Amino acid sequence: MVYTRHVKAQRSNSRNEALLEAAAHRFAVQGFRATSMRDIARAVGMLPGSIYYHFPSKDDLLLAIYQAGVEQITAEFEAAVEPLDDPWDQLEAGMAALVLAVTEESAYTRVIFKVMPDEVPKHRKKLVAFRDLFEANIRDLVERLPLQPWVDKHLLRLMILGAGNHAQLWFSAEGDYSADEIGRAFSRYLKDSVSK
Amino acid sequence: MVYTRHVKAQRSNSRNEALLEAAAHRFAVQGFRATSMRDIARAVGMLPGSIYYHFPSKDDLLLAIYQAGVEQITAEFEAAVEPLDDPWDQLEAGMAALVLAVTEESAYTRVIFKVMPDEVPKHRKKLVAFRDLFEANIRDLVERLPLQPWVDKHLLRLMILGAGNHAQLWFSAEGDYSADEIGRAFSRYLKDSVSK
Amino acid sequence: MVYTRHVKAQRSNSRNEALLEAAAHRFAVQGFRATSMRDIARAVGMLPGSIYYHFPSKDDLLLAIYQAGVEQITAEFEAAVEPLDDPWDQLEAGMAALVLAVTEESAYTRVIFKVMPDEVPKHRKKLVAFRDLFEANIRDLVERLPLQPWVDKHLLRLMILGAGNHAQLWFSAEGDYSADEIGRAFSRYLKDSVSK
Amino acid sequence: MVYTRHVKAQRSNSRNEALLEAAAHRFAVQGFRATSMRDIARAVGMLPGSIYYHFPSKDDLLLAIYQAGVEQITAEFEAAVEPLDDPWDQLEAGMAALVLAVTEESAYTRVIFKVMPDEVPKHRKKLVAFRDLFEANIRDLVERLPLQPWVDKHLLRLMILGAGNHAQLWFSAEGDYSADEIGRAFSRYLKDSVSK
DNA sequence: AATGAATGAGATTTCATTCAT
DNA sequence: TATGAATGAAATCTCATTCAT
Repeated sequence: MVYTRHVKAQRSNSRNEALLEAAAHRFAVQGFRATSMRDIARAVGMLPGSIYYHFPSKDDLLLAIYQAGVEQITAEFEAAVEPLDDPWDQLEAGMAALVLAVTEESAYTRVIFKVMPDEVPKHRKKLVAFRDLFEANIRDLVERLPLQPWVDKHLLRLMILGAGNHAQLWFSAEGDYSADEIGRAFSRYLKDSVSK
Repeated sequence: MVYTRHVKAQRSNSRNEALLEAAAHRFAVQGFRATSMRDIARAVGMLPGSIYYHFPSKDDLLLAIYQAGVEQITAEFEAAVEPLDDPWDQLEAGMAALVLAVTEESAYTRVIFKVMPDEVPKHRKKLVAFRDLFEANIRDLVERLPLQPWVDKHLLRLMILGAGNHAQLWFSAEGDYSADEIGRAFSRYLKDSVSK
Repeated sequence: MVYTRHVKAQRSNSRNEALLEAAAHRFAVQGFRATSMRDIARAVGMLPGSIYYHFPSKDDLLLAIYQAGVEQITAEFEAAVEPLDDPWDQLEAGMAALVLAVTEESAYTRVIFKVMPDEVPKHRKKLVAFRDLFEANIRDLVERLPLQPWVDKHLLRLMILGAGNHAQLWFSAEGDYSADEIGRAFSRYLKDSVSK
Repeated sequence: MVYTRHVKAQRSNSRNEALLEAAAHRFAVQGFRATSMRDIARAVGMLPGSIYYHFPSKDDLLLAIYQAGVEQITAEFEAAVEPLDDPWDQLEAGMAALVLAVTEESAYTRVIFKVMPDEVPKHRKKLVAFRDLFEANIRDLVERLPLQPWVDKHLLRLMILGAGNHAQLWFSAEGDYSADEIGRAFSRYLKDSVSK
């Protein structure tokens, strides 16, 4: 599936995906600034200058990746959450989807959690908007939970987000737990404390 | 208080601290790579080359900041936790200290959570060692908690760390909650679920 | 003739040769350290940064020049020596070729005698290997001479090499003698003393 | 023995010698440009700025070393040559002294053969003059030799000089021959060919 | 659609030198 | 005599980007 339908910058479609995939991978692993256009070009077997036929700038590459990432994560989130009825089941599934997103092989989603909008002043606002789009998924999730009156939904959402994002730093495919298990464990560590 | 006593690279003490402070501030705000030696020099009223009288390289500057940060955060942690007897009180105080550390004005501690060891290959191992030193504080905290048998202490520690670190991204001094309140809220969101 | 066929660093061929030629000239005249990339760039009408498209570093530029120089000098040596049968005629021709090499217009060979391997730690071993390759030419020459038993071939070779190399320091195109004459004179100053 | 009597630049005498000795050693080993004032300062246990109390510049340091070197080598030359009557014995002793000078522990003399006047434009003329002073020793030596009419004394002197200087590049204290033996061998390799 | 070549701005770093103390 | 601190110029190198082909 291609998640780049609305990116205006690109011109063709054949190599774009490979380019995005490669760039996303490097950005997710090395970070945005530490990745050079040369790195990306080498990864797809092009020369650096050739990238500019497909994307007008490095910043725009990132923007396209962000967009693709948000579309993907939202789709995954909905697929995991919507079939369920119980809000706590939804939380469990949602956190599992979140941990999966920050750790999964496909790099689009990981970039969103690795590269901060401040690193790309030119697109800062748009990147923040994309992040908000994604975070709305979690906001909705928390909104539906029946919580103790002393629980601040805003803080709870940020705690969930933080715990999930952080997994990108320590998750290992060979570790004791799968991304799914980690997400579900996290939700269980919260549930009884905050549920009404 | 000066937290740089053991850094070998520095030679004197007068401008070193100003240099560390300025560098830490830029690193915490902009990130390591996005901060140039010129930025740091300007912040302390020096020329770029003059920095090298005090620190042999940009990488070593970061190392000194990391060290100072770990010393500071450990001191703060101990000051907050040790006076208390009840493990759950300790958790509450510890999480408050953590959130304080990632958000406080002094930038030494924030740098530890903002700049990842991978960004500085030359010192990666040492930086990781410093981080481990700090994380041991939280490990000890969790170790002392009387937990339900189904709770994995390893995962719980990582959840706490993630939730706390993340605050650096959204905390605002003018927000509804103080760092202290945020840390205590987070600990309450966990306590009843996982305690025996 | 191009003497750079096997240098991996270079990518194309059009400006590379001009670059090598210019760099070799400066290195031969000013020495390696005293020659800046800016000097070289100016000599070929580029900006300093542009050189790095063709060669990854100043050290690698020198390496390529060394290689070209050794290939050239070996070719010249063989062309001068091989047609001859008598070992003493070969010595005469060889010494002439040596003096020519250290004084000739083309700078590739002069660089080998001007820039010592120690000046470029990164490539020291390779540079020494190239020098050895060249010196083998003279070793072979001496090996074939019928010498008095009290003559040490090793010392004789070093004496020849030293006398020849040194010409780079004082040779003048407008002087009384051509490079060829100098080489032949030197061989004559030795012959009767050491020949059997 | 101090060989710096006439250097005007210096102000005192106590640390000057240590400074010259250290600088000469680094210059002889690493070359002039590759040796930093910091290197020299470290070698004598000073800070870089302190050197300027004793010598007004790096260039002047070299000048003083050159002068000391020429005085020393001339003294050694005379001590070796003057007692002898036969010109060929003198040549043998002179070449031995030359090889000794370019290889001996004391670095003053080695610097003269390692650092070329062109490397220090500010003092080029003076450095050349010092070299000439030294080379006059060899000129005199050759002048007294009874030579075949076809031998060019100028060329012969340059050949001797080249063969001798070159030893600095390959001489090893643990090698098969002493400096003395090398010099004498070289003179023997020439004598019978050129003597009348 | 891509390449080869270059640009130009800026990065980190080095280093001879200065100067108040 | 020497130091601590800094300067300022220049060095090597990186890199996003451009552009003719």
